[in-house]
Amino acid sequence: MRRPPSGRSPVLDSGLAGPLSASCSSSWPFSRRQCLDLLQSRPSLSALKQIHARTLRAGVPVSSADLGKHLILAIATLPSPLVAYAERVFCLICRPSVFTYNTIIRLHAESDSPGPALPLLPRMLAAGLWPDTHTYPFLLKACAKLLYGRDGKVIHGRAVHDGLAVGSVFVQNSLLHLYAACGLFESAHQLFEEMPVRNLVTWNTIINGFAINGRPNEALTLYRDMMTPRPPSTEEQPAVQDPVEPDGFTMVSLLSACAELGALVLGRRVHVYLWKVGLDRNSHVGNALIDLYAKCGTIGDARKVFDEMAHTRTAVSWTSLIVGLAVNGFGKEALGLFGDMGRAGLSPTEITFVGVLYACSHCGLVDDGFRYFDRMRMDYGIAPKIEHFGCMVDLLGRAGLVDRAYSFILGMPMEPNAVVWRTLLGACAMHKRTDLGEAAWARLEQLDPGHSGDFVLLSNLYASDRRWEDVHRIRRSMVKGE
DNA sequence: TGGAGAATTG
Repeated sequence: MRRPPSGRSPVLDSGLAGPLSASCSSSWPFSRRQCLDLLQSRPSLSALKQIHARTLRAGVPVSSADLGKHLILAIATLPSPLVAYAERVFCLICRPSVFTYNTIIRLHAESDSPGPALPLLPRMLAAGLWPDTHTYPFLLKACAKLLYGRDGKVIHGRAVHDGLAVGSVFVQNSLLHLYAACGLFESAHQLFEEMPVRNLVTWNTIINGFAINGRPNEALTLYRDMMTPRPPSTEEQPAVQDPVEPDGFTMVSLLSACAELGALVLGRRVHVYLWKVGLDRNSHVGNALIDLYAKCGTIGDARKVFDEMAHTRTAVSWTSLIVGLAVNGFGKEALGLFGDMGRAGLSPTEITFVGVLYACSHCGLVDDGFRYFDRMRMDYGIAPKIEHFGCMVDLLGRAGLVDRAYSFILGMPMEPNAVVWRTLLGACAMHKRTDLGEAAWARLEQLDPGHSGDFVLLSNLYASDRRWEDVHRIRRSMVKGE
């Protein structure tokens, strides 16, 4: 048997090239075609490495564009792709094709650090290769993940120049997602208006993009447009598109926009619609409904939705209702539900504990709060995050234990953020503790100045002390925006 | 050959 042409193989040397599975090992050596077919059969990582090794031993050169292409594609379709492995193979290929470039760009774009995807475009161009309609969605995905709006616009320009932006709904949907993710709503809207073809992905992308980026009103308007057929075609206008039916994703985005606006009447109408089309049985939609009703203060409706979800409840459903009960002042019920959740065999998440601690805080259950705080780590292995520490400060502060809240902050294992100090300032205002209020204010001025609510809290504190000079000083600096 | 969006709870 011949050694691979390049000498060392990372696979052979790492000892991973054990015997292939029974189905493959009997008829070795495979033809080159068979190797490529095996690579296309979605092998597992270990099978893939074995095929790679065998291919090398069969004398297929490492630099073979054909082998490299299929290897990289096989790596890209693994459940958890190894970018470094693909990159090593990519570097060995003599003249990678557009297809191979696209695959390696995709691998980077889908990884946790998509940065290296972008320089591959100039490399392609330098190699005399033209991007195709597959290249742009991958590049734009990388930009969207990195929130690189400006790079995205440059790539948009290139796609237009290449004549690939207008004709491809894939490219346009990718651009739409990028602009929405980067908060470039004007660009998103303009592109959307100019799109000749819109599919369900288009609508979901723009509605969700607006809904989760603080533009719930636009999200609702777009949903209305989605459900309204475009005006009948005139001679100048192209033919009217077939209407697009919303799916569960659309409805979750829509409900979260309603929840953010507190649009209860509209939310109820949406609920009726969901019931009619059967989308209310989608558990994500159910969770969004619980959240909607909880945020609108109609906690009884949230409870009803939760009860009707008997067989589809997830930890999110339980958590949404626990948090909803807690913020609506039903702390005892929230804690009761937490117990039920455990008995139902579902594990709480870190957000569940935010709700639980909030419930304790509202009920003044300081000792229980500390018990839950400890149980988080002890019983569930969840390390408390800064939000949980913030809840504890709130718990102590509301109970009037402002000094304890302050020393709790000083003992935190992480740097307290503005939210934590603001919580303390709120507690000081509630319990008229000007001394500690000033300490919190000093930290807020450094961390996150200019919040009018903070000025109001501090000036109220001074007012309660009849320190009118200080009240005026704070109000003046608030007006000046210092 | 390969493609876009991808859920709710703080």
